[in-house]
Amino acid sequence: MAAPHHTAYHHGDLRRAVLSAALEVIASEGVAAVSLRDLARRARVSHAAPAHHFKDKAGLLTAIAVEGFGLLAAAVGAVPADAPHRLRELGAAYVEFALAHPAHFEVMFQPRLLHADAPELIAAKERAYAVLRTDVENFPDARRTPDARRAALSAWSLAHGFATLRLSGSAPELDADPAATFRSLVAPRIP
Amino acid sequence: MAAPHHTAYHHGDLRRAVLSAALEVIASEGVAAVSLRDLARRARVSHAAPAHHFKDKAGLLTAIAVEGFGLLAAAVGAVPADAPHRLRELGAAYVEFALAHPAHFEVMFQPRLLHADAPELIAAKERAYAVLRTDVENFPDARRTPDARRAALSAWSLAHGFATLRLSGSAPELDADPAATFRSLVAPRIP
DNA sequence: ACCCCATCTTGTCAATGCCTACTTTCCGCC
DNA sequence: GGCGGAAAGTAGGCATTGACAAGATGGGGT
Repeated sequence: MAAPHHTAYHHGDLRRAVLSAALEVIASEGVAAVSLRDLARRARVSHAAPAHHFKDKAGLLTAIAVEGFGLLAAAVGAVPADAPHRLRELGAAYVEFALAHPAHFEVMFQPRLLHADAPELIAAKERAYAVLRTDVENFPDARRTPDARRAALSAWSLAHGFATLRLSGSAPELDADPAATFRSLVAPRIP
Repeated sequence: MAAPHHTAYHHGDLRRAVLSAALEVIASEGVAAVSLRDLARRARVSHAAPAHHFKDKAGLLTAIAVEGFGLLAAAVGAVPADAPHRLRELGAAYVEFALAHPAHFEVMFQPRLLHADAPELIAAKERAYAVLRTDVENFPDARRTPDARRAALSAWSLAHGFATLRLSGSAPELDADPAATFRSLVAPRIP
């Protein structure tokens, strides 16, 4: 069942098991419902075992956030560099990521639950933002737009806000595909 | 100090005191750091006293959310009905509210921490959204825009996302006034 | 063969949320 | 005016939790 050395005493891949269980709990009941002891019970392991893989409860959530930023980097990285509406497609990918991985997303933007100064977290965040950052700097028509950073922040805010509102159940479901809804939000000018 | 009947035994306005203390804690350390017993200590009251005003921990947070939606309704209600860029100004008011009342805002959009089916909460939410709703229905140039709901959702997403990113410390501080930054985000077309 | 050390267990402690039972104070009502 | 109930607050207890310390287990490298 697990890669390295599974015995009655050693679980084999407890780290992954705890992470997966945590993601299930977060997705169905929210971060607040996460309990290290409960996760240990789900993995059929003693109550202190998880602490050996993630120091802390914050450590566990930090690991999830790191994984999340990795997934996000992969998602935005998959958008073709020469896509017609690049920034718009990046936003769509962002929204799709958030709705596909709600548990990761929920944790990623709550720094107060995390070890916000953990090097792996900062690195993972940086890797994810690097795509967007270089995109902004090498902006195709940076001259036409007064400030490329504002266009990027605008797209990010729109994608982030839409995803957040959808996940909290606040925004209505206009289309079958949320990413399609997002794309339709970019076009209209707000009076 | 308090309105009704303050004695050594009766606090006077424990409800308000607990709410205020909770808002301080949330603003500085986040919802996760809220403890009913700690709030009781801050109000110099026995540990079970708060429960008489708010049933639950979720009840306390629900009360905060209700208050928050009330403040939001007031904020968006203050935007003049004939403002030039109405929807844009509503968004600016939304952003200003979120940054002025971060603790309320943090709780309002986390339904899983609340008694989401509490009538007062639903009513308060409805009152706040009523402004925007009627705004969308009586849209000035509803004919020019393919779908007024999309423009509204777009503005809401942009405002909500920008506020959220700012509050989580993710978005950079481009201008001195966040509302000004927001207004500048509405204008640029995303390529 | 042996030792090191990552992994997991057991036991403990303070803090918390919630419950029940009890006390004190207030307010309306006769 | 006082009386009775409801509101407001107190006291104690219980199960759960996060964190910590100390010990048990077993595999891998030398």
